[in-house]
Amino acid sequence: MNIADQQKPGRVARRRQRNHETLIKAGQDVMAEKGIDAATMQEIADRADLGAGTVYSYFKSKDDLAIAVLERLMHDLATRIEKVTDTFGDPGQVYAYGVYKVIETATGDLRWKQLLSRSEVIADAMYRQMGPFAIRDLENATRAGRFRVEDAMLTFKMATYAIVGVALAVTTGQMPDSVIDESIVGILCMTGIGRDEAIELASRERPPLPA
Amino acid sequence: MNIADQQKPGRVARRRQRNHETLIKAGQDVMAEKGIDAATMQEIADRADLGAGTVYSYFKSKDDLAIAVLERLMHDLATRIEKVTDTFGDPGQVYAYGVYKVIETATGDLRWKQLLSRSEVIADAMYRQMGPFAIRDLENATRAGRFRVEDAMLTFKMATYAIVGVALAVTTGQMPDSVIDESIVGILCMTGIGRDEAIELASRERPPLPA
DNA sequence: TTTCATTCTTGAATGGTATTCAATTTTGAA
DNA sequence: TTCAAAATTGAATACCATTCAAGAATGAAA
Repeated sequence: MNIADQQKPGRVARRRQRNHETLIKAGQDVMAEKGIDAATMQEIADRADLGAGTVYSYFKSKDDLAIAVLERLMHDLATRIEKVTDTFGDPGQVYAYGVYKVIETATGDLRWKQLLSRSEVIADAMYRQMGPFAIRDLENATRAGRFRVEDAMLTFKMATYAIVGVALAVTTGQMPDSVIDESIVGILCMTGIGRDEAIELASRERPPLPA
Repeated sequence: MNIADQQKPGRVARRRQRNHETLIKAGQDVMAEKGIDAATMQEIADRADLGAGTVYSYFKSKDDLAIAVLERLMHDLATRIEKVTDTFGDPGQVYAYGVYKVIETATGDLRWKQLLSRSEVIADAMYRQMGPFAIRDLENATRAGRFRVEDAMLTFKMATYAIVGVALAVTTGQMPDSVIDESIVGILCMTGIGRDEAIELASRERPPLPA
């Protein structure tokens, strides 16, 4: 037992933390490469340099791991978006910017493409991870008289599914990239502002996300 | 070979037709009972009184059969809706009624509940089967100055996913039945009419569907 | 340091199911 | 009646997710 290992408050706990992390990373890599269904637990375990059975001491099932992977992805994106919108004044613009960046990422980032099938899994992860922010924004904007949202949870729930639907249509080539802008308008319309205001909101400046 | 069998223009063709039909019915039954994933090809084949291998001479894969089942379901509903809206004057009301009846069926009909997972499969089936009607309605309503839809295909694509999202949230108990009305308003808002008009449209009379 | 109960890891075995395929049956034309 | 083609069959195959008995690793106690 050498000195470096001695930092007692749980070497085990630290290793578990590391393995949990590594597994999510490995899961994301394999699933992004081959799709969630085609990814095998064996390959994910290999990629994480762990025994196949070990994965099950971290995640109850393959679905459970997939959910963790998607929630991580959503959480990271939500955090990056939040960093930018922090500085926005108009609460309506905060929501509009978020919706745009999510669609842009979903359609542009190669790592997302394969994950869009299992759309209810990704939509639910999006709802859980970004909901707290988005629902707050919808309520803020409504209080500010900018939006007219009756039920913010419902509005965002519909938005997540609509976003996934559009992203799937675009990434599968069913619809051209050019529908993205119009889809933002549609999703903004669900907030009860009229179409003209939605168009105006959608055309605001869209600064890039931080790394 | 008895006389009754002689009607030559393809007894085989007729049997194939019948088997195809029977398989879709059996598939629907088993999948509605246990869910698409838990339904086994063996049980579906048994239920249709056919060998397990035979199913593959009618459908390329289990997914293929699931798609056929869902498209049948959507086609039937679309037909029943069309029968009612035939008599409507206002093209906007035609769309509103259709959206309502689809959500009502998706959340109310026991046979649909289990099929809502695999949401991209059901949303796509909905898009393909009901799209021709819905897109026509959206375009009619836009021409009539009732809606302001830029891209009817996109608008309906988003509607299908939003509908599935709401139906899932309601059937899983995540949201109460009472969100249904507000969800119609949101989906109608995507057509570019304002919220007030959407509310008005959503509150129109909704006659029952024919059997 | 040594001991030992506890916790973690492992990968081979299990179980379940979609799909294939060689053999058999049915078909309908000759 | 005969036979090639088409359809049907269900047992065999292949592929994984998941389990689990056996074997480390750990760290507290002696």
